[in-house]
Amino acid sequence: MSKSEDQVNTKTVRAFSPKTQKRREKALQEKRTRIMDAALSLFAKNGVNGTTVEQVSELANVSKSNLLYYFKSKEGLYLSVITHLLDVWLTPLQSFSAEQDPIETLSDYIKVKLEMSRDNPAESKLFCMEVVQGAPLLIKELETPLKTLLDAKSAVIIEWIEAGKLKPVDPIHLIFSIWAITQHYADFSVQIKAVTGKDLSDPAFFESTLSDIQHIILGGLKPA
Amino acid sequence: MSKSEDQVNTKTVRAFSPKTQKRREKALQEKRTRIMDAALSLFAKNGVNGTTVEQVSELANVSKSNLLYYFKSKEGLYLSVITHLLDVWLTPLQSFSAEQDPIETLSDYIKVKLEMSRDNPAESKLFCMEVVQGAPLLIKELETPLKTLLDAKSAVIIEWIEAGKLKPVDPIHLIFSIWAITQHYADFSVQIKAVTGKDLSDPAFFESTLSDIQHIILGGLKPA
DNA sequence: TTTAAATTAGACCCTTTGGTTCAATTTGGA
DNA sequence: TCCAAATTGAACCAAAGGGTCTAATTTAAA
Repeated sequence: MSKSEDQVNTKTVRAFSPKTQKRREKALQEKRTRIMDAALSLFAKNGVNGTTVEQVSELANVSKSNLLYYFKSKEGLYLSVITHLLDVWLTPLQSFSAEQDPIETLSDYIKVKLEMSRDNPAESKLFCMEVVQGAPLLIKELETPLKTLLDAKSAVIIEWIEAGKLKPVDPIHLIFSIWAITQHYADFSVQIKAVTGKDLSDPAFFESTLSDIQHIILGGLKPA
Repeated sequence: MSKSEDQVNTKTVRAFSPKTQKRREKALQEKRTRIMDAALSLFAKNGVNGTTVEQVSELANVSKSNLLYYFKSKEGLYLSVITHLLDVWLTPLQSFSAEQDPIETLSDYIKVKLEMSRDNPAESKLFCMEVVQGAPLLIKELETPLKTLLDAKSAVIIEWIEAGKLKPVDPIHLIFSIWAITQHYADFSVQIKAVTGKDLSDPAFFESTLSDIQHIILGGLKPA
């Protein structure tokens, strides 16, 4: 809508000792986080349009008034949630790095991503819904920061291939495949549970799923 | 809500010659389809809650009144759409059958699924959103018909493995992986387009994507 | 032409919901 | 104790949207 600062009510606390001010802001930040967490889980479950501000406030244990005191509007709240989400979401790929053994690196990456699906299913689902619906709020982030990151990581994979450490694959499709499969276990957990009776919170199921995925994706990539 | 027939207004045409009646019903059915198509694309793009009955009626080129004459309620419309959707969606797996070469069969299946992602992206997206949100309307269908189907197909894969035609994998995870990746190209098309600049409607991109996916998934499954 | 079904426009109603306003109360540090 | 910030509850407003109803019009088969 208007300027992006408008989405959040950043109350500046004045006339306090630095120590106190710090403590205060921390408390405020915690409450903001609490609200955003509540919003995240409801948005993921019912969609943004299917969630009322009141529901969020109840789940966060604050009054509706108070919520609107922290966030200017529902849209502002959603934007805060989704922006923060993307940060968290892309972090693991960052650490996906240079000159280790490719199979091992990719194995680890799959593991980290699957752990994220297990530990942050709501994040995964909300991200999924946003992108499925055209990512109106994230499109800019996808076109530049994400693309840049992907290009960098692609280059690493290409190096591996050229060094004969990995069979030839298009790096982009490889990364998409890893994302698709690992996120699938969060996003489609209902379907998976309906069919297998289990989900990633079951440790044994997590382990077998992880090793199967690693096997499927990496099995054909080991150099001859 | 109440009985399931209530979701749809099935006008029974009386006192017409059989021929005429047939023609009529066909026309009605076509219109119903037109409305459902419109609903599908809007629901997929904006979510059910983000779509108004009026928008659907406009896209389908009928009046709101007329739409409500065909479908008792928005929920009834959605239920019709989603039910029909599941039928279409699972069809390819049916034909996934017995004693051909596993690699070839799986290759074909991947191709069919990727074609569906290319040709019916809205179906894929709506299915995705419904499942992500807990599949309240589909859960029964997932727990029984889908599970039954999956069990049957798993058995086929197990046979392949036991016959030494395929390396050992958990069939369920294999199938999930295929679904995850192929559907990803429809559901996350915005992200893919943001990164690669292309989508499946580009023939060259389709072909290279297909062969990469086949390579990634099946590369490690060929028996030694 | 007759008749029933199909279709439309539009008024209308009711509920939901995002957001505002405000007065009152609580909280915690100075 | 004093004060500003934090928090709440409640009334309230306006817009949106699902759904009903009705009167009028069109369509097409008999």
